[in-house]
Amino acid sequence: MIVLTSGPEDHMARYGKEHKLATRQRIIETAGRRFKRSGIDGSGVATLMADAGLTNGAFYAHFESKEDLVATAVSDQLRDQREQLAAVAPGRAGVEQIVRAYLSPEHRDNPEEGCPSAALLDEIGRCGDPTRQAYTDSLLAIMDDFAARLAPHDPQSARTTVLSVYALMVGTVQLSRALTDRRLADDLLEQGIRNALAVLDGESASQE
Amino acid sequence: MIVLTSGPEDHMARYGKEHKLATRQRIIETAGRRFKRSGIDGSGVATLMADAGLTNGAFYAHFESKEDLVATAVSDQLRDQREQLAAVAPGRAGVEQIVRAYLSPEHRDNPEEGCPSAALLDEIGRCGDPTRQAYTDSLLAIMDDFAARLAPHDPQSARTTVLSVYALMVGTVQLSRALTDRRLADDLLEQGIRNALAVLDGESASQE
DNA sequence: TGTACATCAGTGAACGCGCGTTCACTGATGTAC
DNA sequence: TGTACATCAGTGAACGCGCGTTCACTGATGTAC
Repeated sequence: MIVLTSGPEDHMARYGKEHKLATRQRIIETAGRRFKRSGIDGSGVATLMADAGLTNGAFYAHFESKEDLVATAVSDQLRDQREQLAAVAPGRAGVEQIVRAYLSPEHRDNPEEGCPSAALLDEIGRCGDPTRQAYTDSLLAIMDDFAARLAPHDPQSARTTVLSVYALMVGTVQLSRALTDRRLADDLLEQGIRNALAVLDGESASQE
Repeated sequence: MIVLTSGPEDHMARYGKEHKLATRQRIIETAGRRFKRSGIDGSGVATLMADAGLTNGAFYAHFESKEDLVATAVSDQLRDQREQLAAVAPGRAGVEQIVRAYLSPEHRDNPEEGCPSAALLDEIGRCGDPTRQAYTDSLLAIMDDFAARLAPHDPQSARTTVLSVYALMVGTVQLSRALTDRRLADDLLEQGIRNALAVLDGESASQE
């Protein structure tokens, strides 16, 4: 048995559940980044494991299949995004800050560090039910947080609005990434900010 | 030499430029559908050729590389979409019809027949410059048509607005495809219609 | 008109390579006495 | 404390298969005489 009362980081043993879970988490995180950079179909198991400093053989000690990792990594990415959101100031100022950060050139130009939906949404739409279910669950957790931020008295009714603004932002970043005309891509992000805020302000006004 | 004065479809010869161009066009069209169904990375050359009733070996008599076909097929898909748009009635009624068709459950549930951006935009964003350039050129032709429809007196100024509404619609269809909750996915489409029309009506109002 | 030849769209096998997945094995760690 | 054994995370080679690409060849068509 592993003694759980002692500090878990005292010495990182190569053997034991703690170590294996840490390795698993490392694979999930590096895979999340790799998927966002190269796409899901564009990322092979050997590469994913090499990213985590391991060899392909160890993969199936951690995951049932590649699709299992995909679903797990996508959930993990969205959980991360949710935590980042929680750190932003409440109220309209916070909402605007979130929208501006999402629709920034920095986000567009660094898909690896960015939103998994912006990088992968059409591929996720082609995934099997378990992956799409994991995506849906994790995304709705974020959306409900955001709705509570926007409409504290009736977050349930704001859910669809918030989801539609998310879709707007995802499509805008994707299109801004695909265009070769930099000026136009920048203008598009700016217009996206105006559109997103207009929809959100319309919703919060209807709550008064 | 081929006699061009005679009807080109009198008898479809297996030999001659007409025949080869027809074959090329057939490959481009079936590939467009396959890409939208299975993704770009998810569609192999042998499959793409089999879809067109050919074997893999003939591929390189028609295209320089797979990426060459990708760029060509994406352009072809957008040209198709542009032609369909041209058939819609002018004025606000036409605009609303386009938005409602794009954000319909039918479009969401049939990616193979639908918009290439909704099916492939994040993958296109990961493609090389030539493909992204082809995408940008073909898309802007559509956007400029749409801007002329929306703001006949100053289409140039409406370009960014139109592009931002396109991005909004693309993201909304993608998200509606990814969600496993059908009710929510439908609500999202409805809300997308309201958002798109609000942005477009704002733009055309500013033109008065 | 009939025959010999040239053209070339398409075939099908092969290239080296990476895919997702499996598995016998290694060797560092923890446990038992 | 020292030694023998059990555990198991990770290795690395291999499985069959499909990838993108190349190329010698086939055979239907068109041309020349």
